[in-house]
Amino acid sequence: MPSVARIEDFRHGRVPRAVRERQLVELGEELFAERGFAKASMDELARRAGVTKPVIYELFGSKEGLFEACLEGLALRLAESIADAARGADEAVARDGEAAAAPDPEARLRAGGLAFLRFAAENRVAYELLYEGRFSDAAVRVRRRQAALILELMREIAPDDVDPRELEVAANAVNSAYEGVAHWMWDHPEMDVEQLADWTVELLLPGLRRFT
Amino acid sequence: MPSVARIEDFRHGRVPRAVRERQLVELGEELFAERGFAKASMDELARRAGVTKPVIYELFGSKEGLFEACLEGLALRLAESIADAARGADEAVARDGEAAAAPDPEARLRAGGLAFLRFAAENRVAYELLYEGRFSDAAVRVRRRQAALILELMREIAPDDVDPRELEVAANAVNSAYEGVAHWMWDHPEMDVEQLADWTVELLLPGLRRFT
DNA sequence: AATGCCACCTACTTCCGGTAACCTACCGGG
DNA sequence: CCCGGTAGGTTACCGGAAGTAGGTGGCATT
Repeated sequence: MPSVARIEDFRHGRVPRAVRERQLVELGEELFAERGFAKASMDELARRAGVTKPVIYELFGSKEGLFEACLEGLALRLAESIADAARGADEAVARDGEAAAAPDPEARLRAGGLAFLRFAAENRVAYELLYEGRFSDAAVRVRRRQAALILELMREIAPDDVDPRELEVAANAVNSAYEGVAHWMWDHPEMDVEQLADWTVELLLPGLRRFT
Repeated sequence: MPSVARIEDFRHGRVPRAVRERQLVELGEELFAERGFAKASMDELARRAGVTKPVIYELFGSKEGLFEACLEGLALRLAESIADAARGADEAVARDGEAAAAPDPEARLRAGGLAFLRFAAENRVAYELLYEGRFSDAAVRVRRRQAALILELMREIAPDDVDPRELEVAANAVNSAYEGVAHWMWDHPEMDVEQLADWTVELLLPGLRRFT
């Protein structure tokens, strides 16, 4: 048995909870991406999974529960993608000098912003789910987490005499600005992602230097 | 008969299309604001209007059709509110000097941004409807129109050698940044709207001065 | 008085989220 | 080797909401 069990490993239709759960989340992401939250039907998901509805409800409680589970996976991949990029920026800086930890906030924002836009470009349908349920608690959590990442970055460099709430507002504004650019990007697929990331960061950085 | 006919003017339950339409849009806005799009029921709206469902479907075609009609009204009020503020900023400038038209883009952005946040604060439930249906064409149209307003502002002052698409991106980023601040504001009702508008504009202006 | 139209209603179909109750292959203990 | 508990699953249903087919009735025009 491989370290990650798959559906095909269980021939008799009877499958461990954890495995069934992951299968349903995967199929759920596909279905939600195809049809959107409202038009995706639990009956169809059940049919695709070769299972009946009560199984899904046993595992996720409700349609929204399943949706949140799907978003959770998306959020993890996004956060990881951005964190990787930011870490990469630090290492690039570290290679120049000798110090292992020489975090350059501007380089991080550049790299993180680009990673975000890349992710949005490559995972458009999945990412749009976030906006479909702006009211879904899961979607709100994901967006808050994203803003918190930026806030963290800014806290490291901000002088103590800055109103912490002003930092929070700025972090939210930056996060939303990138989201807006992502939406514009979807309407203009011919545009270069690097170019967009550059324009965005050049727009935001001057105002952010106040905090350094 | 007054220039704007009202329901009460028609005692026999039979009311002209246009009047019924306006009544349903008004009641629809209330209902959607109370319950959200998904949980608002057409039967209940019909009950509140003292009418049966087929009447609504005759006039709006579908639940989404009604929703779009409601958003349209909201969008008009919002755009008007911002336009008023921007015009006010121009006039304040004009009072100083003698010239009738002395549009100061920075003052306009300040005034427009504040007006937007005020509107969002005072019409929270109604405004949130915009985000509930990101899939709805009407919502997309409203947000595009908003960004177009800002773009217009920026075009007036930008030098010719700026890539027009960069302007578009910037306008979208600014618009979205304000939206993000509005959301943050709803989570922090104790905050001063003027303070928030100030922080936001100070964050954005330095990056925007590139375009002057 | 007959005609036609406009606003409106009754009564229905369809679909979907959610649930109660039951089933059965398997596994470990006596 | 039997036997009961459990994990994984099914059947068959409910309530509610979107959307519709077809009919009714009054008012204006002729």
